[in-house]
Amino acid sequence: MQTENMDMGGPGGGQVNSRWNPTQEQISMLESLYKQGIRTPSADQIQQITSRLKDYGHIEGKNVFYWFQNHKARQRQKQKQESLAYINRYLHKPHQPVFARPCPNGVVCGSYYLPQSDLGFYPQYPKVLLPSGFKRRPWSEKIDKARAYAFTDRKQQGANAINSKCYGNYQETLPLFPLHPTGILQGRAESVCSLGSNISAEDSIATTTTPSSSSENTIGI
Amino acid sequence: MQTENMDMGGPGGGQVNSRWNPTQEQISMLESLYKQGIRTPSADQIQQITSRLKDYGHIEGKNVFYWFQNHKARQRQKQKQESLAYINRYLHKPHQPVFARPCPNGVVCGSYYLPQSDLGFYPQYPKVLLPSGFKRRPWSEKIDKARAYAFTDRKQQGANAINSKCYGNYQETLPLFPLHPTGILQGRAESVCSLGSNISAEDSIATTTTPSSSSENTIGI
DNA sequence: GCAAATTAATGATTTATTCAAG
DNA sequence: CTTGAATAAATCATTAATTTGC
Repeated sequence: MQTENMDMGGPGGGQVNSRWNPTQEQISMLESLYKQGIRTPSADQIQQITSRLKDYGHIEGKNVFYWFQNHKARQRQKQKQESLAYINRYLHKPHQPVFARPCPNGVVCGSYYLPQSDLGFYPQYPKVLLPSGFKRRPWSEKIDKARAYAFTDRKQQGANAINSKCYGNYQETLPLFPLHPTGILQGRAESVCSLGSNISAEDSIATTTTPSSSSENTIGI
Repeated sequence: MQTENMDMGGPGGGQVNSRWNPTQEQISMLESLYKQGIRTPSADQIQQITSRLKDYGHIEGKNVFYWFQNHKARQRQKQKQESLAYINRYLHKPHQPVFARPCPNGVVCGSYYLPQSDLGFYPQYPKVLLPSGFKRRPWSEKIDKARAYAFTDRKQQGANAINSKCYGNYQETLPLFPLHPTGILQGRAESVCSLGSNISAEDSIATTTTPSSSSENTIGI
């Protein structure tokens, strides 16, 4: 497609590119993770993902963060449209024996939404998503407040360290991603907790070109 | 107000607090900056502000970021309400010669909005803000793409370093805040460029309690 | 074929809502 | 009830596809 996604990480060249242009591999992997149920990765997760994807081209945490934001949102709106079309098609072709059997469970057919732990695994796709906006998950617990979000940048200084709160609920860090490079899709699992641990601090202090130009503009208070 | 805003930075105590509780001084300063026209501080600005405010109590970049977000939004909605009330009061007192002169330019009268450079100085408050949502500034230039935003956290590793892009346009870092503690309001200025520089890396590596528990969950791709 | 002109995708920001601590 | 925090929705802006005239 395009040449090779020349980035600005190179030593000599000035910063030329503007926005991240993911490689096909990166996209595939991100989609894979998405399919696995990841929607709003935590800060840690973003770090990990970023590290991994760095093997396939330039990428930053904020890119991962944005990707999930956008993908989730656009997936949602796509589905919304589909549902809408479906409904319309249905309404225009009346007299369809609407007798859809009373729904195996007790839930009302249509307009339901799964609690979607959002940070965990999804039961997988569907989830009809009706036209208008409905309430979202009831914020069941306090689940990892230190959300990814936040990513993006930080120019100078690595000074922050958001207390990884985790208000004493659940584990220290949620169990996640039992999947491995083998590509074997495993089904659901409520708390598989695979303590694999193979992050291998890769981008440890890769803060390239920290020009320490911290003295530039001043704030007057 | 409250005891002393006990934070989790202390050596012994575990992380107890939940949300930032700004001191009166911090609030005053933030409001001061807001009055000076700051609305969406850049990453650098947030860093600077944070550093300054740290003298008056615990605070993080994300707190500053959120504060401006919220303050801006709530200021806006407050004004919206006021404008609405104003308009309503007007509509209920009809026969008001609505003949607003045909507008000097060719634009339609009403529903105007100031370009508001947003990252620079504001002409100061008002700016009627009509009830419904209207278009916003035309993104006149490319101004500092690496927006503040982003703040919040980053748990472990200081690995990122957002290339402070600035696509070759303008200066390296935009000239900002020529204001000094004196409080002298100066008018507009397109590029004042006050190279004051007195950040004094304060929170350099204050990343307390980095448990390096980086090995916990793994990502399977 | 190919380069300018359009259009479609999608990365990056900003704004609006919502949740919940105090 | 105020407001810090977090997420979703709406936009903006840039890059890739695709089309069009030559």
